[in-house]
Amino acid sequence: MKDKIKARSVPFSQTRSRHASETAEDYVEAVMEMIEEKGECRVLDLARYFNVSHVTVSRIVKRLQDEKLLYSKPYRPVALTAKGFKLAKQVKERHEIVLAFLIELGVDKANAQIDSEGIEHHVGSKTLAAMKRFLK
Amino acid sequence: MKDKIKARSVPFSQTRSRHASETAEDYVEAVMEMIEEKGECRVLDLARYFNVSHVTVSRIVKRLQDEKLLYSKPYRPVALTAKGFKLAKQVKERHEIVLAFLIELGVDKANAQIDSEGIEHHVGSKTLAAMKRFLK
DNA sequence: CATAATCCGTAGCCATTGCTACATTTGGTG
DNA sequence: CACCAAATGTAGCAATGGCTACGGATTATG
Ligand SMILES: [Mn+2]
Ligand SMILES: [Mn+2]
Ligand SMILES: [Mn+2]
Ligand SMILES: [Mn+2]
Repeated sequence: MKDKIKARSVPFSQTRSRHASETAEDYVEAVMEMIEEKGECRVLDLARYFNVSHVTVSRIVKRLQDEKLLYSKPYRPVALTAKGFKLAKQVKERHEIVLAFLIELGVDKANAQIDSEGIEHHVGSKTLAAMKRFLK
Repeated sequence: MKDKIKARSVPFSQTRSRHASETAEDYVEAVMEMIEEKGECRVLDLARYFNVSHVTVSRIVKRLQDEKLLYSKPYRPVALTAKGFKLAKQVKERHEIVLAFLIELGVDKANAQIDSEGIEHHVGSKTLAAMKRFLK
């Protein structure tokens, strides 16, 4: 009885934990993408990208700096640390697989882009491997 | 230029919006399930189910009552409104499809249960339809 | 039916992520 | 170089969802 409930609580705990990493994952991915595309990444670029105010971005950048994922000086562009770059590459690869998977499954591109943005953070290594197999 | 960034901000806005509904969805599903299984749903049942304190549950139940999804009197079991029941059935069906889909894809049951608990909330109607097609 | 165990509510704390309003810095232009 | 516009930071508010500590209500048990 109690084991049943305990076992069922694992998915929820895991989901909360994944949501806690989600902001960091989306931010490092966005920073990497912007630096690739336009050479630098400003706070306002991120604000427009995520459709939030620059204040929200500014605070989150500060926190991710404390977590050693990003660095920047006041009024300066945002850059990735080695740790942030490593995470960004992993996250981007996972995201691309999830997106390609949804499209291969028959979802139109626009909806695949929307859904993959949320789904990516809940895809564990086993599910990711299954998606890769499906793509081959 | 700006349209490109604007277009990319849509998935993030949608993901935030889906996260805002996630608690309500998981709660009505849990309440329905518990009433089916043991006749009633208590605050402490939900606390054990989600692996959070009874205080967290209590506050969320109050909010979902304001949203007309649940009802309960102090120190009494929690029940679903008609609106809550309708939502619960939809959410449960979607969750079951996502879970079955992952298993069919080759993910082991334990990981499918974990990942589907998060993925379910990011599956739009188009992706859900694609999963249904895959299952047939 | 009295008492203890269990359940639940309230107070109050923290972290996160949204926001507006205002201050400051930076960089381009006259 | 002085000034203005744009970018960024800061102050402070709200909602949400975690928590512990404590107190009141309900239920079980002897
Ligand atoms: Mn994402
Ligand atoms: Mn999510
Ligand atoms: Mn669910
Ligand atoms: Mn869920």
